[in-house]
Amino acid sequence: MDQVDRILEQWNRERPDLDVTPMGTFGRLKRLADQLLREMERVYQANDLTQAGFDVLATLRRSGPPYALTPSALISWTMVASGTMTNRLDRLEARGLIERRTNPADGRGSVVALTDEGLALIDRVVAEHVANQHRLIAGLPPELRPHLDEALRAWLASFEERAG
Amino acid sequence: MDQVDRILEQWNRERPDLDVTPMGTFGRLKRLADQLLREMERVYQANDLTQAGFDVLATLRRSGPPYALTPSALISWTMVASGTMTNRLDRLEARGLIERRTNPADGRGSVVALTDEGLALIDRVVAEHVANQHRLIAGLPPELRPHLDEALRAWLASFEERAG
DNA sequence: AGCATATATCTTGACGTCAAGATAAAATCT
DNA sequence: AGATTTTATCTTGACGTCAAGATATATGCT
Repeated sequence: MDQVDRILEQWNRERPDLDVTPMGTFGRLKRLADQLLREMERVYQANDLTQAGFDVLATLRRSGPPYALTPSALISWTMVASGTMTNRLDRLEARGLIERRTNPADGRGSVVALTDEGLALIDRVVAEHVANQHRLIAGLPPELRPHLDEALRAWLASFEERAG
Repeated sequence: MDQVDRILEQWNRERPDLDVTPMGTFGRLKRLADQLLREMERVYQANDLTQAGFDVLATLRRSGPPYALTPSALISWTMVASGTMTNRLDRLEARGLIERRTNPADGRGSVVALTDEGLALIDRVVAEHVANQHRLIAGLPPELRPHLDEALRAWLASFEERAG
């Protein structure tokens, strides 16, 4: 009997005409995602980063040398709106973690690249981040992990089909 | 091989020193939660509500007659900061969906209650919302649902212990 | 070539969120 | 009762996000 169970109990009492079974799954998924994000924020904050900034730096880092992508590519990987990416890049650029270069192949666009400082920072923070994830996943019994992964993968696939 | 697999592949190539296995679980969880929230937004928007407003109205509705709770109780159920709740209540009050009454039992606080209009709205929208959730969960094969629920419940419990 | 359409990025404006501080009213402790 | 601490809610200021529109440059079509 957790908090989500209590919510379902209330709905069953107040709206017995509704089958709220799926709400339990949605509620736990949201609460868990919120909790995990909050815990991961700690590592970002400890390194003067936000989730938003970390996402961008990490995307550039894992793309490999020369650690440079167009804003469009970053938008595609991170799934945010273009204005959101502009804002993220502005802040990271102001801090000297990335730089915007002209795109020789396309005069409309630019290329975003990690600076030496940005590369050093993300290489350090991502190691902390991964260690933190190991700590957090310890709360999930190992024998349940394959089941969780299978379900998440299947459910997520039902969306990625549409969005392409 | 989905988008998350591609991300893990990149990390394994770029940072083979890190065991990024947990990142797959975290990544899918976040992406799935995002997708589901986005889909649920549709129902809110179609009824001139936001997720934020819906949460408050739904919490009041399922608390049962007289559909009234203190801001503190709402904060506790919805797990947001006090300033966030003030903002949500301001907007809902301006739209006439809730009203703030003085709390006869505590001069410091108030009591937030659904108006007739608010009650009618949330009763209608929650039915649509639940129907929408049934539609969305169709993307998850039925035989995987108990496994997902079990894992989510166990993992979430590891957090609810701490927070109390 | 010249015009129409598509694309890449930025700008704007409205929200939502939080942390930290302010205010007022309990509750507790002499 | 009077002083101190706690609690309930609101205010403020800084971010982050998105949708829609603006701008500049490519691309495609005739």
